[in-house]
Amino acid sequence: MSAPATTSAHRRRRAQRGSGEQLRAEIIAAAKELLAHAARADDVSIRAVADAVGITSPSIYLHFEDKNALFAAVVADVFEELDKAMLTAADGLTDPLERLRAFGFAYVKFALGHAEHYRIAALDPCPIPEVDRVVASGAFVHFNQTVVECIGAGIFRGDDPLPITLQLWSAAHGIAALMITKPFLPWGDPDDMIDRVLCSAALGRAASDLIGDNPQPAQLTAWLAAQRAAKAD
Amino acid sequence: MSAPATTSAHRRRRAQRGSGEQLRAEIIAAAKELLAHAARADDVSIRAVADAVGITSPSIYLHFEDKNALFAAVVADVFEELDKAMLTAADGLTDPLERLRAFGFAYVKFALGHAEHYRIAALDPCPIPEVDRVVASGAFVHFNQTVVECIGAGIFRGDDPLPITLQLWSAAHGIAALMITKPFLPWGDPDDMIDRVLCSAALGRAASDLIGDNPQPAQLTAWLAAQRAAKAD
DNA sequence: GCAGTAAGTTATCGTCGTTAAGTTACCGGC
DNA sequence: GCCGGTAACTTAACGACGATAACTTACTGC
Repeated sequence: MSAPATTSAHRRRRAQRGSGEQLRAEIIAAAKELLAHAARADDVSIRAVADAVGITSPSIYLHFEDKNALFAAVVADVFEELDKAMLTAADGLTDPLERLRAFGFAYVKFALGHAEHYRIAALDPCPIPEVDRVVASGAFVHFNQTVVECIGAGIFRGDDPLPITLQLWSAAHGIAALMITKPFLPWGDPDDMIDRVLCSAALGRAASDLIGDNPQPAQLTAWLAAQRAAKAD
Repeated sequence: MSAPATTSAHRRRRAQRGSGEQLRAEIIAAAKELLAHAARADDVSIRAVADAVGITSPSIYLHFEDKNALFAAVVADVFEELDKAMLTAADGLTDPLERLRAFGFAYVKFALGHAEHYRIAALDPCPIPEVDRVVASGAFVHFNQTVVECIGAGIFRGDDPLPITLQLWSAAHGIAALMITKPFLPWGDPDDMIDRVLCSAALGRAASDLIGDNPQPAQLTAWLAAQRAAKAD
């Protein structure tokens, strides 16, 4: 919040001997702030970040290997925020499906609120296959844990939660990514759309499990017809 | 296919008087080729494209306003291919749901096969809100038309196909984007996963329409329990 | 107070997108 | 047949970028 933005800030006092870590945190904060107001990620340069902090650009490289590493650190920081937001959103909810919906909704809303950060984290090419990082992230863990609960409650079927989690995650990611990248499309009420997508995704998977193992269109059509007939009675 | 890749190609003969358009097409083709083999879009420089064609970099600007315009032209070109691929995939299919599935599957497969092109088109920030371009694109039109057919067949409910199309499109986009950006995740058999996601999305929306207007978790849980009970009999 | 080193800076490299100014070769008109 | 006009390029160069190497400063332990 103390971001001096464009022009060069006050010349900083050299940091204390042991506390190089402090500047590292300041750099991350400045980069995060600049990214939040940037249309695209490459619009924020190493030089601009250094300027905002009040140091020269090569100093960045004392704390980060390169630009990717800096942005990765920012993303890690943002994802901790996301983790908290999701936990808050699902706080007090006990029904597994309610929790799943709360998690998903919080996830998408957070992504929309941190569009440029989310873009770097989830839309830009991954420099290094950091499987562990993704799968160990709070968001993924929360989703997966809740899917396990849903399986326990009989909502989903199967012994492996992972494919289900991936499927639901892709639904959340899809609506988030599309709304971020194509905000001008006729989304109607965004919250309503998000909710529909998420509830539909969960219901789709649950109903799919109900009908059979990955039922095909013909089966779906028949099943839907039967449902409508049953309802008409 | 005649791409000279890295080193400067044969010096081209100057084009005929009236035919500046020919070079334009060659530039697009070269950029498309280079993008196809690039890990990231900025790895393809204006200079590299010029080099591949056998001209100097400023010559590009005689045919395109800037780099964005060039890449936009490439994307437009690729999307025509996508259009054809989708039409081919659904050729001969009459059942609306079968067609929807074929369109969706072709869409995602094409995206995975043209990852870097798809990234530029659908993942990178939109320079200009080109609503019309997107909504008028073949892919969107095909989806929307088939949704109309599905409504006619009673599979979906409602008088406006647009929200349904957007919802289904976001599902296709979600799985495509995630598989492109995080290919190292445990996707299992990709084709199977794609099919599950697409069928689930369609079924989710259909079942959702069946139960009520955007039914909430409590309703869903109750409905699912009733279904399981009915099936057990 | 002095060596050692953490924490920065200055200077510089090569690449990029892009622009300005110059050059070459075709083509219609006389 | 040659000549002005201009389409189609090239050469040269600018400013910004990410990154590296070499230098300087100032704190700390002994």
